[in-house]
Amino acid sequence: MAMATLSDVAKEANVSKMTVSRVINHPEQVTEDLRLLVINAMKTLNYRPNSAAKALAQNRTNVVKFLILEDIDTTEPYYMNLLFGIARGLDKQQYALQLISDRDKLNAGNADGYLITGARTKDSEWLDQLEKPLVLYGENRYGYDFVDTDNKLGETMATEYALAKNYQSIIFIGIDVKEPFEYSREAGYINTLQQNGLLPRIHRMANRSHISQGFINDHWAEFARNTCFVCASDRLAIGVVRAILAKGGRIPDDFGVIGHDGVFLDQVSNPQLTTVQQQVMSLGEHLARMLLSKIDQSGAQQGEVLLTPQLVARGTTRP
Amino acid sequence: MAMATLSDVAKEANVSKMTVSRVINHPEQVTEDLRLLVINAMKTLNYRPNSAAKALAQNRTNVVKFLILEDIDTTEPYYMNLLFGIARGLDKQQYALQLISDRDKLNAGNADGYLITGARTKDSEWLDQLEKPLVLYGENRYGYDFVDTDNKLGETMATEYALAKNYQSIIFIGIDVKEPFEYSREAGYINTLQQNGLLPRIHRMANRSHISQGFINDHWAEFARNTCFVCASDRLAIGVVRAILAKGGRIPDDFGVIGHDGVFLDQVSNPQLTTVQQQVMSLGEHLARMLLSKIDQSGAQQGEVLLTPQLVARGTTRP
DNA sequence: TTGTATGCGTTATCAG
DNA sequence: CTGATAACGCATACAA
Repeated sequence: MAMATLSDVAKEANVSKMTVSRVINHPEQVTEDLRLLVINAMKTLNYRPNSAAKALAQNRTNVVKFLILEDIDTTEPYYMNLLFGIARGLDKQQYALQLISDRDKLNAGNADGYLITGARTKDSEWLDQLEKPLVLYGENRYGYDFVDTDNKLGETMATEYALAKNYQSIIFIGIDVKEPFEYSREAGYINTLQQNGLLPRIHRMANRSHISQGFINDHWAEFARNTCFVCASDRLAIGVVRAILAKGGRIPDDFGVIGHDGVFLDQVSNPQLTTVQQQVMSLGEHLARMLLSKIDQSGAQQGEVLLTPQLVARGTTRP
Repeated sequence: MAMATLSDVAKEANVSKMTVSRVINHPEQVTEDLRLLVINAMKTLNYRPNSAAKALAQNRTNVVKFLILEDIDTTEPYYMNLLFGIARGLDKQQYALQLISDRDKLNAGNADGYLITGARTKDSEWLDQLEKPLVLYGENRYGYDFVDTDNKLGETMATEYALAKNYQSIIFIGIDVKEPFEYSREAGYINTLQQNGLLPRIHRMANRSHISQGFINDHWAEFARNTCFVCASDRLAIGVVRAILAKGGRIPDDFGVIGHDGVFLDQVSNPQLTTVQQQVMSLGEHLARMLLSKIDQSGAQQGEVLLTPQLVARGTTRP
């Protein structure tokens, strides 16, 4: 019992293949009665379109490539959710995914477009060479279409929350990369402090928990009680928490810590981390949808989408 | 400048399309000189086979579906590595992936086969209904082809290691599921203890760090010094570590803790976890390859593959 | 060993 | 609005 094809449905409904095809792709060009007839036939035959044939006829592949430019070992756990979001977005149009971690392999095989994450400023050179539509995950200032969390807003929320909880001094622990997402996060922090007549204090370092742990440890004398650390990532935040606890600091009474990312890492830390949570799955869906519509519109510019994050209050800030 | 096709290459090399096709799929049926001629032509034209056309002609889709039956929120971070491994395995034959988290959507769209993870005993009912080849990630005793870590060996290694480090009492903290992977892990522990004339002590609970933390806390009085906890997962192990530290127990001098999984979670814990590390990426590659060869062999049984894990000694056991 | 004809399932084009 | 025909790029079956 091979799969039913367009022709089978056509026979069943006593129409031509084209009518069936139109019912699927251009229903408005078909009269209502024929349309219903065909739909019934499709149901009784349990018709499933053959995506390979469709792809061939339309000069498509029904595949998009997802390129991850970061080191796999350092990839955040939330990528899993991102992937699920992407998968869900692609699903509706029966697109499949190809995961690529090596930019050299990007040109092997065919695809209709690219989703790219971890792109840094320097990557724009070869991004411009790509012949198919692409959408980035993560802010950029080179005009590429992208989807991201509203990083500035997120850190604004975090800083305001720290102020509302009456921490006197708010210190930003950032990641030492010169990339838009970091600038945006810092900007959210800086603006909020300035609006409250406070002076920003920013420390930047590699995004690893033992680094931030060491930093807090080494500079412990500089941090008065009643300080809240607003961190650019959950990793950094976890290290900060550990250092404070090791020094005998009391969380959240004397010290607050707020992370950023809010997927997974915040759950395994102890005490549980107050964090700026991203809607990662939703980000993935937006990514996929943006790319698909860009493909549909033969590469037309799509602009940017910034999703609103959410502050999740847990054990590392005052109740 | 459209993509070069078989015909283009054929013209360039002054042969027929079929010769070109043969050079790709059955090179042994073609004379050496023609073969080289064709290969050159392919290079100069930068020929890339059109996978949609290939798929259509062979009644394939060049897509495999990856079904994750676990709750996404509880998925382990190592899935990311698994996915990369799968992707790498699929890449060589230009297969693409479709991620599915809802078993109902398994039948939407087409695929050449299925990779399934998180399958439990009860799932065998509907697994049998599937018409395409499938390979499971994770042991099972229903005859499905599978790839997994050698769970029994892994826990054997962990238990032997604990003994070698002179912990007197070895306690197993397991997951309360009636599934083969858990039985195998327990078996490795039990056998090793019995061979050393010791009595097994097993506690089973939900696979969450705060559960194991609570358990150790509540039963603290029962655990003498010089005990090593061999845990069925890193999550459980992390909870155990936290509880011990909170009770003032000294790790690794008086208490040892060994986890299982060894991807990511072990890195963020403090102190860093001694753990049974799986070669997750390699597991993924094996999964993909097994499925692809099963597809090639029109569904022939592939058997099972058990990969050897590795014990990584870190801070939660004696040096 | 190589080439020719045909079909895979779908959509675009053009005719009715 | 509907249908016949060709085309997408490749592989199978058969013929030379």
